[in-house]
Amino acid sequence: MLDERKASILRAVVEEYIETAQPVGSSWVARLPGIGVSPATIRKEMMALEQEGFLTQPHISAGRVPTDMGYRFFVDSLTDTEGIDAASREQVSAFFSRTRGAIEVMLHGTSKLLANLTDYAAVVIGPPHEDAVIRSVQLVLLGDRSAIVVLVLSNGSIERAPIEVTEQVGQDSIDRASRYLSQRLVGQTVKHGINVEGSTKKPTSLVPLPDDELAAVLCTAAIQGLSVSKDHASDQVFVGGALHMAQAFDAVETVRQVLDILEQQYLVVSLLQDVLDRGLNVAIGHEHGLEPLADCSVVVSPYEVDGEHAGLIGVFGPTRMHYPEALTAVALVSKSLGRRLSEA
Amino acid sequence: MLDERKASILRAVVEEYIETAQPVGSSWVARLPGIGVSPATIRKEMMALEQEGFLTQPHISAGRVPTDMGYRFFVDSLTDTEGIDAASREQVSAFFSRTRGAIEVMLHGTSKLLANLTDYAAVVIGPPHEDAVIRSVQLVLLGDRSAIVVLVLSNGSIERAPIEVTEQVGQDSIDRASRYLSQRLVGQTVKHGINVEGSTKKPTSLVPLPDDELAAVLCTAAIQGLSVSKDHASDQVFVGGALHMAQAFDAVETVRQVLDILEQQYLVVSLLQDVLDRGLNVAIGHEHGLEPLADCSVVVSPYEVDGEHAGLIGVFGPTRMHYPEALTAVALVSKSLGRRLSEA
DNA sequence: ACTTGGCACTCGCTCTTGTCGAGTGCCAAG
DNA sequence: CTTGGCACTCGACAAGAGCGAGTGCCAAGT
Repeated sequence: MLDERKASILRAVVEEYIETAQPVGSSWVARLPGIGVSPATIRKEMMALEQEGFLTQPHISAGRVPTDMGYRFFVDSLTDTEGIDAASREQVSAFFSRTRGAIEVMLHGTSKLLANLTDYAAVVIGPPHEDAVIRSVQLVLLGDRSAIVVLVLSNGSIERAPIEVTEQVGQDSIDRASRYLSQRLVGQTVKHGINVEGSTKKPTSLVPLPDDELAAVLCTAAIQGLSVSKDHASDQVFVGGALHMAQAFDAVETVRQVLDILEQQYLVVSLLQDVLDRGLNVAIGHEHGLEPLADCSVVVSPYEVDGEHAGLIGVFGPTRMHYPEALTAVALVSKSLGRRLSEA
Repeated sequence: MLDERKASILRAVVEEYIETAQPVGSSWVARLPGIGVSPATIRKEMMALEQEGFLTQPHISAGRVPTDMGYRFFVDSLTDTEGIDAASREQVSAFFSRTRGAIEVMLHGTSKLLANLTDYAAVVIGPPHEDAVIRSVQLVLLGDRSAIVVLVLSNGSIERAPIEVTEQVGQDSIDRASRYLSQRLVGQTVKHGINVEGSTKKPTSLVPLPDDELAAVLCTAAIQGLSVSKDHASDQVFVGGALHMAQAFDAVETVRQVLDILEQQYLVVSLLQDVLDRGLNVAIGHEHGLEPLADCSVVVSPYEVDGEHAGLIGVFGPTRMHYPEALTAVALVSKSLGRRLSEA
């Protein structure tokens, strides 16, 4: 489709534009080593590239700027993993060997790490609780009429929901309910244990509800509360370095729009998932379909825990982002994160 | 200090500048009802106000702009709570009657609510875990060598820490350790139960460590892990509507700096606490001492749960923010939040 | 057939200039 | 003490000139 010379020129334009954010002219390309033809020839080729949709001119007497298609060609032609800067590699391994504590804290830290590495905004989406296995259920009395149910999941995260009832509740009812829920839920996945129960009306209650009426109320309230709290996938999304977007764009309005999107976490989740479903790691400009993000590209990668798909990480930057660095950083971090989570 | 006419003029300038962000000239003020003097007189007064430090001129032939001192006078002279817009009041009560779920989710929602009400960035700092009473301690086995310890606190929040040991650990050791920790910690405040233990070397171990050596290791690891995780107060900070800062300022650089600060949550906490310690609810421009936020004002208010100081909420806006609205919104939300948390 | 240097042309950027108007400080008169 | 008048300052805006980068085209060369 593109002969070698056109491809070189296109790559040169993309690289230079990414560096300088200035339209690239024919004479600049001609001066590059390894080109060896005159500006006039470059111009002819550039005209062709423009007609084919890879380049565009902001105005008649300016240099060329890559279109989304131009970036796409560039990204696709990357001879991948050209290694990552040793300092960064060091930073990543230092972070993952240092990080301790709750999984949420780690994921949050990961988003900041990735943001620092790339100088763009980074998103980390944690493993969905859906598929985790319930390891423990516990009801704890808080006040006269309120309690809290706490689920500990196999991936080390925690799900909880407050419970409020109209009658005064005693420790014995709590204990009974707690035992019942343990028997019924421990060992199941969240999806089976909670969500199914919430929607259909308790299909096969293997374990009968306790005959203590108050305990029974507590149990249903607990499951009810948990299934509601599951609807928000948002608590598993961590955005780091959103402020880098303010550096990447100089139009305040663009910054506003991008931050707006990043605050709507469900949008971010579906965007990343959508990109991945289409078999891409990079979505450029309009490719991802969100109009306010037309000047943004997204680099995304899944990560695996114990060999299974667990979650996503991604980077948001301007369309003229540093793709090679971003790609390698995302790849490195996703691998490291998966490894770290697997070993815990 | 300021006679009534000077005060009126100053107030007029502040109000107008807040509305339009344009320097205010003498003739504009003179046209206001209730002033009744000519522009020339206004000018004289303005000169005086400038010499006294309440106003300043961006350049010689422009109108006047309030200084931090000018805003300060304006804020102090507010005849407080001039009522809040009914729609907003409705929005607040709707939110607090609707909101359910974990306290963190509520606080996060509160920050978004406050951001929406004011159109500025809002911060909600949750009740510190330090003073909460431990209601339950539980160890849950996750893998062969890993477990997690979960604390349920009296305010409904949860503290957790992962535990890793070198030897394989069985359910019985976990149970023993769990029982031990329950006996020792339940009923104490986090501060006493965890932090003291962490620093000094277990002063009066009322309950002897279990003789099961592995269980003993688990216990110390658990307390150790918990005391580390306590160091980050940051998980109790919720920032909402940061994107409003991008609308409030038109210099990208300023936006960047402000977002930068807002991402450093410990800075935000100490800033708000500091303002409150000085007995203020509003810190204007340089008053709060953070140079990058020189163009920002902060409105802050504590909220009380069951009559006790529990946490802080605050609003970050430009120095020319709408103080009356922000003050009433913050007051309303802090009261509502306190009430909502008290009843749970 | 492809490449190349030359050339006229376009158009954005920057600097200068001039005009306009808002707002000031000062002053003398009321 | 207030007021209207007045000269002055200075930023904002528009128009115009010059510059330079970069283009498209073309005729000549290999």
